[in-house]
Amino acid sequence: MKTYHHGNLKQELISCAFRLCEKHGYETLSMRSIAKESGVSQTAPYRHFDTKESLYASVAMEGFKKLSAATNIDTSKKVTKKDLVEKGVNYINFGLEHANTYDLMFGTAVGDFSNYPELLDCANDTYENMRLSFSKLSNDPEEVIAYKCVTLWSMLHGLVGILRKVAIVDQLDPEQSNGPISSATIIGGNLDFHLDKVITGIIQS
Amino acid sequence: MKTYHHGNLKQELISCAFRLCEKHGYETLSMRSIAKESGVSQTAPYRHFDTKESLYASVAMEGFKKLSAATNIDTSKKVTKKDLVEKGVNYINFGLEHANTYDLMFGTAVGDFSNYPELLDCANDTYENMRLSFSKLSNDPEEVIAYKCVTLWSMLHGLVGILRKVAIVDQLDPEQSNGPISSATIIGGNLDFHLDKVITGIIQS
DNA sequence: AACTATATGTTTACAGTGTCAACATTAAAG
DNA sequence: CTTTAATGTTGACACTGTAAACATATAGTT
Repeated sequence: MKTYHHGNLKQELISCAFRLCEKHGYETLSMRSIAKESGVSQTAPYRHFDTKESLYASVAMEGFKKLSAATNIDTSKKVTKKDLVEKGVNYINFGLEHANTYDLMFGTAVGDFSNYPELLDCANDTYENMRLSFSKLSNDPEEVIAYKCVTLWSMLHGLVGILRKVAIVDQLDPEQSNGPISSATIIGGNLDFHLDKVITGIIQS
Repeated sequence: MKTYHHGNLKQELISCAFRLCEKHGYETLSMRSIAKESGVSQTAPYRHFDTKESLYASVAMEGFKKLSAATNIDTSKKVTKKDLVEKGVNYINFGLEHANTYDLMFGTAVGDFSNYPELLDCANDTYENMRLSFSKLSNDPEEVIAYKCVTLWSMLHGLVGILRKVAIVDQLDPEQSNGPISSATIIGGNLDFHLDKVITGIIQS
């Protein structure tokens, strides 16, 4: 039974766009292709999204929710350094496994988050949890915690970017000095080691 | 005197694209607009660039040259921590002042650098200089140096990204606990302090 | 239950895009 | 001086974001 009104088009468009983005990258997305994939006319999406950017914003939000789910630490319990390392690893893995979505979330596709308050909230959640985690971990004053958060997040964010960009990374493994190794090796094997070192440094700073 | 053959079109296209990119961001660039701006027909650029991506690659290369110029350390002399901090500050400033170009260089506009060997070389130069600097600074074995480079570059790259993305950053300044400060304040005032701390940590790691 | 307003769809249209093919002109090589 | 290769132009195609005009279904009011 085919109804004129779809009933749940907005959600369908978002998850459709999300799927296509994950698979082929957000740059290949088009309003029309998403509409077609969802089985509606090519301008139907404009009843739910003013512009392509606002669709991007919704997809990015989806991404931030998943990122939060993968990285948020339970701050109701005691927080340990191990938690931070573990979630840090999760962060990197998210960035690499959902590379296309990650690009959408942190790239220029959505110009200014403050135009999309819900998206901004989702993005801030990740930071807020990090802040809480650090504050559970030590008695640092607020500004120091902010400093540590920025340092850690920069580190994680930067690592995702660098890991994907340059061949350098094939030399990261300190155990293995002869011949370059692949990023895959790092990711699978030595990432925890690396992050443990980095996070220890940040905590002590 | 207007000649049929431009004589230096390729360079003109690149610098024209560079200018437009700096001002309005690479996403707004079009082959046709660049052609028009350069005063040639709309498909003339295709005699010099197979695809839009390959024009992007040339512009990105221009960016990496400027980045290198701003951040490379003179490794023929003694290298100090101060050098690293200073060049680190320059890196961040480059990322913020040439934000649009930086996006082009490190975003998804050019999919795979290895398709553009010259670009790859330019990008690697930055890393190579960093590597040399660290090796002048200490006697660490090669793998440890690689580790430090990746850590530092990730930090810098990540900081550029985060500084631009989130409001969080307005809390970075550890001197100023009451009320948020603007990223501009950080950039102008406290960035050296921040980087000094971070780089000290990396060197000692 | 009937009438209206609103939300949600479709069709059509426009200007702009990347890029290809066919053709024109000039510079370089023999 | 002739041929060839490099570099330009014109015209075309399929695709894009999105606005306007129109159609239909749903929700709200009487």
